[in-house]
Amino acid sequence: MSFIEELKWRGMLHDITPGTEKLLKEDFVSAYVGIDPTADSLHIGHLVSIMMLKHFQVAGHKPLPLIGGATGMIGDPSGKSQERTLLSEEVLRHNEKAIHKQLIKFLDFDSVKNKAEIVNNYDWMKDFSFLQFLREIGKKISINYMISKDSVKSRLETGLSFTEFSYQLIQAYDFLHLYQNKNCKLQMGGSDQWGNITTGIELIRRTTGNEAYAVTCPLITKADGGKFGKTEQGNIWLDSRYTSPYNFYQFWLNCSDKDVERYIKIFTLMPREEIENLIKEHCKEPHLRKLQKVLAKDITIRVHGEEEYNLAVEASGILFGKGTTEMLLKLPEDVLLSLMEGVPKHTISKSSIENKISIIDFLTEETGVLPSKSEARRALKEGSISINKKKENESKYVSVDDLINSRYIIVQRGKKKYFLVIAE
RNA sequence: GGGGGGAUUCCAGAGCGGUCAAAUGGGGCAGACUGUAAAUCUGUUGGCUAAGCCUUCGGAGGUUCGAAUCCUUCUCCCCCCA
Repeated sequence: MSFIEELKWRGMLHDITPGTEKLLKEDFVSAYVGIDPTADSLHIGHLVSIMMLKHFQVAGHKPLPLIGGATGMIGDPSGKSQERTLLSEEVLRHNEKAIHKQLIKFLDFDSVKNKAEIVNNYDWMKDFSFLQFLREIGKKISINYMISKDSVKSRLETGLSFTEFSYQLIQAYDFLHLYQNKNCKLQMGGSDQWGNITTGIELIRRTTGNEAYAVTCPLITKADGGKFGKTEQGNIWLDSRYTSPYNFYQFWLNCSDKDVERYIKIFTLMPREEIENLIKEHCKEPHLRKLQKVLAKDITIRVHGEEEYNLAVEASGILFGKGTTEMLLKLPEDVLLSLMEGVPKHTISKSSIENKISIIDFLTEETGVLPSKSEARRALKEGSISINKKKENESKYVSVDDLINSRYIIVQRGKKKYFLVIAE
């Protein structure tokens, strides 16, 4: 199966320039995807374009992940309704390093024939003077052309700084630079990058007279219309400091049936036949949630490793399975703590519960698990509060007898929301 | 510049002197069902020392026993005419 066919059946092809398929068939090609270092970790949204590069490499071509050390200093207006604040150079350099480390996990950097190579546009932009840039590059692209791009057009009403306006030209130059220095003829990215990519193609055409190509993938959506990759707590990051492996695993496990079929095609490398069989099985026995489990396993192992995956599964079993108070009481402290990783923690002084206190005070004043006493009363009336896995009502008093390992109390609001209260 | 309409609790949007912590819908949260899914149904959705009290209906004043509702003024938004 060709690279393009692969993308097609996986639902990863949104737009493609004419002739791309022919080029890939006849030549050994390099392609790049740009990632701006706006944070010191990638999130799962980035994973889509990384998977494009991965498939590209599997198809025998050479992937060039580009870290936007320069473009990150400018800010891409694509898909943004507002001007953004600039990151300091120090932060950017730090972010670049972190992202570099993460990228290494996903692509093959050792292959003799087509090893991946990370490039950073800061390397070629940092010594390119403003005047030189205007004379060499700016002269080739007209304002009219740049303004006609959606990313710019949509911002003309609300305002757009010259800085962000310039972004597409810098990205276009990246493409030209890679074309000339790395023989890179293809740029890939999310569909929101189409405008920027075609500006690059135009620049290459005007500079060299040659053709360059683009492939974009659709924006990943959720069936319920929400933003992909976001939870109440924010983005799902690849870095375990920001999203614990447990939460990462849970995110995939919680995908709805509608979404999971699309996601497993995008985020795993599993072959078509295997995925189609899985989907069939899933339809037969949806309650087993096989697809979600396979997807969560595959991607958690690739991002965090097998050991972290096993811990996440184990934790899920205890928290969502038929876990009882007795089970919790038996857990060693370190297991309990790793289980509670990524769960909001609240501290309380041990002395405050030496005498019994009402559960309402415990939930609000003492720990801040719930924001007001009204809400606490309501929750208790609804039967949504559990202490150490046991449902409680308003008549409950909390005391040192409730402490697990004489230090912890596990509070649940509803089925899924956990809080760990630590008595000190 | 002239004329008109509007600002209500997370959002949309009723209310137009007491029965208003404010209809209804959406969203949120929870319960039931289930599969940690979806759909559906139910409850709930300002705070507190809770059959009571306090703070809320763009801001500031005023009328009144009593104001989200009436008056004055300010701020902001929308529409129409020039």
